[in-house]
Amino acid sequence: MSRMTKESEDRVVFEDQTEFSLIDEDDCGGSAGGVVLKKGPWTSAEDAILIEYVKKHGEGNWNAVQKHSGLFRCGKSCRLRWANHLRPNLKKGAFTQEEEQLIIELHAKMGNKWARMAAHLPGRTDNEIKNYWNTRIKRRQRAGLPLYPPEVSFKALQESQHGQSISGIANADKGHHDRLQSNSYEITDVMFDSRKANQGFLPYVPELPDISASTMLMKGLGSHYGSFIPSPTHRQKRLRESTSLFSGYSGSIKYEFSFDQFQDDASDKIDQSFGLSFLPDPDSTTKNPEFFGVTEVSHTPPNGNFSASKPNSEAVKLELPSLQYDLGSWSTSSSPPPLLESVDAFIQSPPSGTVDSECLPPRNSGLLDALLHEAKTLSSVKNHSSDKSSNSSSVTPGDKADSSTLHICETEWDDYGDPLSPLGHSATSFFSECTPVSASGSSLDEQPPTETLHGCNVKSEPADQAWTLNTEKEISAGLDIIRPDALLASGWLEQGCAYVKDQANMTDTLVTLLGEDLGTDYKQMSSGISTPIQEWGLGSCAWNNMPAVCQISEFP
DNA sequence: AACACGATCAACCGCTATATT
DNA sequence: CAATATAGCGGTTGATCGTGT
Repeated sequence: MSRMTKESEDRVVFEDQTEFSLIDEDDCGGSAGGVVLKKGPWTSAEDAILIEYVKKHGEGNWNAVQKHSGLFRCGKSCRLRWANHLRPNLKKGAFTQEEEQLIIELHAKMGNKWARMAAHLPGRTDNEIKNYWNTRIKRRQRAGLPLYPPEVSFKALQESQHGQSISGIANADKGHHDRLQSNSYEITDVMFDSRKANQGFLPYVPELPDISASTMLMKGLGSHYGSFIPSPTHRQKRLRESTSLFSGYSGSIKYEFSFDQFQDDASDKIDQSFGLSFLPDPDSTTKNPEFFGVTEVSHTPPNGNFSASKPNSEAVKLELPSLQYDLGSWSTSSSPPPLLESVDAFIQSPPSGTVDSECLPPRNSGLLDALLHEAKTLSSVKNHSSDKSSNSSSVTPGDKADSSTLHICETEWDDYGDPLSPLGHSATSFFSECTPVSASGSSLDEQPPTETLHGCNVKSEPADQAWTLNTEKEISAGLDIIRPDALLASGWLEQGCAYVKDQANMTDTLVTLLGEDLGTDYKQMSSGISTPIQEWGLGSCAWNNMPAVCQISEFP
């Protein structure tokens, strides 16, 4: 059978129009008064009928199509057919480079808002964009590449901030914006602080369901997290199902898994972030009674650090969020970063001039070319950085490590072992890389924990696909990516800053933290085939798709 | 040439939001 | 205000095509 696109374009009339089975339309208005509605590919004859109908009656009222035109299709199907294939000014063919770039940028800002994205791409349909993106995701995930170029994320963030200013939230956000401009390392803070600044400013308060790490532990890191951040295609649905949002306090840290969504009404642009925030417990002496409980909504302390207690579909929906790369991580690159540069290389490893020059992708290459190039770049960068790893203590002047208040330790986990599984990191390797036990001597354990946490800005900027421990960046930056698992690994969940040197200690620590019952569960979990951490995300790519903002603010 | 596999695309399904009654 | 209808959105599926073995 000819493909419908060709068929549609060539106006080839199907001769086997009867081959399609006739099925009762349950969802599309049932059998429409006994009339059996047709499913499946559209024929040219049907297209003609629909076109004629729209000419006469205009778009809309799709359920009337069947009545007036005799077309045995449900309204839904008609609308879809018209919107995706028949309406005028539809652009056919492959996406142009510009369109691809725009899609990436839009997705960074909007997430899976295909229809909104389509509005920015004249002649393109949401379905097209969606298909394109899903294909892209598959490719990149397979290649172990992140989804977004960092500059795209940065741009999205900037535009978001700009939009917020425009739409009247300028005052609340001014501080962030300033910081954004003055200190790229504060990018994640922007996201984080936006929430705080927007407290009580509901229309712009990101609806932030909170998830406490403890809750996730209680629920079983693996299964729960798995459902929480499932594969990209399931996220929304699962999040809808997962109405349990989490927050909690441990010691003096409030753990919150947050899904931020900033909407700019004026520009209709959304900036979303999905973050893990660690807020200071406003009352560190009082444990949240629901610390280990599953809460239906976030339980924000009375003093009200942004409440997400109002369920909001948009907030609950988790889409591929904008990444909030710590652009400082790539501060060695030229600024501003070249838009089409192989951004993934940045994520995988800090660029070197050599690598940069070698890996500039052909500007007009298509998606596949770009992918191949990026993969190549990645490979090149890996080699490059591994060469440097032994000499990773060098800190270039002007590196962000200069920041006195922000200790950044960038950690990326790479798919050393399994190129097809960017997150195929074993928990063991994860811990060995992320806990302050590092042969390189550059890891956190050389920094006093209090110092690490000092300044209260522990930011997590998981890139998205591959997580490579980049010793160089780690050294130079001091501290950066701290995901909840990393926090767990480092023992920050317990007693504030106690460091755990190995996984066994971590388990014990968590057992202590979680208490007898939960601890036992956790221990059993962790002694299983996979560790909770592994199940939590590293083994399922969950983290990879979850740009997180993780902060510990004002750690006492 | 046959087969397997991945990519692509069109269409459907389920759900939600909005409008209407 | 509730019930119903409609439109729209996002996720998923299945058919087809192209390519490699």
